[in-house]
Amino acid sequence: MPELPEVEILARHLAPLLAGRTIRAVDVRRARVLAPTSVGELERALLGARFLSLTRRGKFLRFQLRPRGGRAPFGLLGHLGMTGRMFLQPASRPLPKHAAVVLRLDRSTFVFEDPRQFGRLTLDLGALTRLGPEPLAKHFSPAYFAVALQRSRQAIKVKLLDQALVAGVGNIYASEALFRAGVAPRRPASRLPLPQVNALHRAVRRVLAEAIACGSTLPLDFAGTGRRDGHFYYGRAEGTPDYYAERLMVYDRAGEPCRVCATPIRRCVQAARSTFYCPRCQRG
DNA sequence: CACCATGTTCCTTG
DNA sequence: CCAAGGAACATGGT
Repeated sequence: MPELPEVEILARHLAPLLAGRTIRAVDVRRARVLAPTSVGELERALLGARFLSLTRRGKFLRFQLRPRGGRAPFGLLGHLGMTGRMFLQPASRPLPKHAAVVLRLDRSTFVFEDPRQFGRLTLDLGALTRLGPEPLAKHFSPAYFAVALQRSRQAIKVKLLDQALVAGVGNIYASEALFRAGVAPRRPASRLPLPQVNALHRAVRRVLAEAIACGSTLPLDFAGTGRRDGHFYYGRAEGTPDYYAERLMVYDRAGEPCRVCATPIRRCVQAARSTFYCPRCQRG
């Protein structure tokens, strides 16, 4: 379940569980999620290798492993696509229906499941080179943002989804950030006045940081036993309130009253994706 | 049956 | 060169 905050929470959760663990068996059930790596290549690289670290970059998960025999560490790149999940489960538990890659460790099993198979788990790290700056890092400065937006006449909402501009913003947080900044989603990027650019820069960081903070405090079911899903995207741990949905100001709220001015939230389609906005609060 | 879906890439058209 | 639109990937939910 993937936008930057969800991937960040997952990385923080998995990193200490995986560090130092050795891969005893590799079971690829959906070879397409490895592309362009082949099943044989993955098996050769991972068998007997040990997890060193796990970090996030944009919506990607970067695993560092040390191969069997102590040669130089190598990278493994994960992406959750739309429906991917990664978790550890007891070695004895049956695998989920859509398990795509299964790594047997000692006494537990790492599972990458993905019904739609839009996700990836691959030795090809090439996708990372096409990413723009991390939105929560210094490199993502108001000046950088302003210059980048000036060069594009694309609608600002569409531009926010461009991973080469800034890495990790997806369809939900793009709408949320625009609302926080009071910016109309269809305004061309180059037509944003500087104060709006700065407001949007702040809003992107704030929306993402708040989502990470929220995810850090929720009782998440990473083991994947929950009914809807184990993360905090739409789902929640069993028996807990749905804090997450209430945090969203506009996403998936078409027709419902704006939480600020009570005007009905609208939905429009841009680049074949839904955009949600308040026509009164977002006139910039 | 219809339509929608957190992502990315490729292709066509203007 | 740019932007917009659509399709593709494959599956599930409502």
